[in-house]
Amino acid sequence: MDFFGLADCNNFYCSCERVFRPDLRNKPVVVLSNNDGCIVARSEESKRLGIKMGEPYFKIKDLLEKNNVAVFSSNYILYGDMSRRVMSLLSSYFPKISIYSIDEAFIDLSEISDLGYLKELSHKAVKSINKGVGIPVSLGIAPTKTLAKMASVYAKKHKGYNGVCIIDNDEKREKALRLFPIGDVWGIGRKHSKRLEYNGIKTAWDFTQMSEGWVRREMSITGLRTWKELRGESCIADEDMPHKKSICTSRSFPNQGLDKLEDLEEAVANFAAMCSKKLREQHTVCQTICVFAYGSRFRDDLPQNYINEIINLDVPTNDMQEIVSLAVKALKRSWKTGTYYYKKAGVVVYNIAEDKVVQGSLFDTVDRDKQASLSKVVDEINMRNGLDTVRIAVQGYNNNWHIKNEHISKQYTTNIKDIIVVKA
DNA sequence: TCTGGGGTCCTAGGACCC
DNA sequence: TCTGGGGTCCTAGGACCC
Repeated sequence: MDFFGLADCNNFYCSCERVFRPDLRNKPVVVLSNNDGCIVARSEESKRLGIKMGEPYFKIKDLLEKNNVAVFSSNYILYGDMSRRVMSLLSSYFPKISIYSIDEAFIDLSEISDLGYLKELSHKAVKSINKGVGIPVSLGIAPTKTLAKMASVYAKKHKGYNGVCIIDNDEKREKALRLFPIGDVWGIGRKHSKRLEYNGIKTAWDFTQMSEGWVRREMSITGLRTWKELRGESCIADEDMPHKKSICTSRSFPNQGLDKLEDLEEAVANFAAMCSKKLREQHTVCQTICVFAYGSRFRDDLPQNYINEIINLDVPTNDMQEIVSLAVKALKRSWKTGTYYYKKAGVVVYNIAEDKVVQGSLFDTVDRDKQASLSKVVDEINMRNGLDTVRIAVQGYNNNWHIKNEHISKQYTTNIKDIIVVKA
């Protein structure tokens, strides 16, 4: 039997913060979203306090203070760096990993047939990541990805497993399915789980007992795939993600939002620059750029406007200047006079292709080679001297659009001035 | 006062063509 | 004006994920 593994970092963002703050071990920790808006990560202690995922920060500020919860703004530079370390150590044990998110990776185990050896190797990997990077990891192993994901939950929940749970026969599979709430299954979200529960389907096992036709009808092809996977038939393919199909950079703004064109312009310019950078990092170009901005859905009392401007390019690009200027022009074009508050804005680029195969336009007037070398130089300078050392004028320095992050931790791993000092 | 950000896939329906 | 079938392509929106 071929197996899949899923390695999942426990409470990843909180664990990252704890690596550099050993005093917070066994203490409740939470990490906030951008803008310090809501809770996006909780340590076990915080979960036990009843703090929910996605809960608005302002609503539970008192509860957090009363319980001495350590609060952090999200520090994606730190998390990204820690993630790279975890993944690289993981792949030294299992060469065929595919990174699924910042804190998770699937493992193709089809080349390992000796179950005893697999078990031993798994425990070694988990221990070494824990020791080497300081991040606790749970590893689930099973015949399908959906079951592996479920196994990883058991690996995390029950201390006795020491971080590794293997589902290697039907008896174990049934037991695991019977104890697993339907809403916790990978691929079953809020909407479906509500409908399923309404139909008396409470556990993953109940779901597997429904007929194939019913599942197909009620939940379409994606639901059917989950159903098959839970029954032990592997059918979620390894999309070896050549590159992303769309890239979005967006933010919400503090308080009621922005109402001045200059501020929004500056924000959009920065979002566009970030998108172009992400395109270059994955060696791709885009053919469509979308600029959007809208008001708060919680504020019916403020005048609302919705901007959604799409730009189609004749020649795909990843050039910073070009993308920034097109995005800003689009924003200006669709700007509505009068006072409207924009709570959130962003830039999306899509119709993405690899940059090698750019199809020139007959009427193209831009010197593509010159453009590419300029972008490259800018990227190199910024890499050496910090983000946005070299930038386009419209990116500005007013920062009225900038997000709130009052509780940010230091850049322990990526910035020399924040490096940990060991006292003798 | 204050409510995240970044993705993927699937389907239904409209526009258009013969 | 109404009447048809069959096909493609595009888009918006829904559902899901972390």
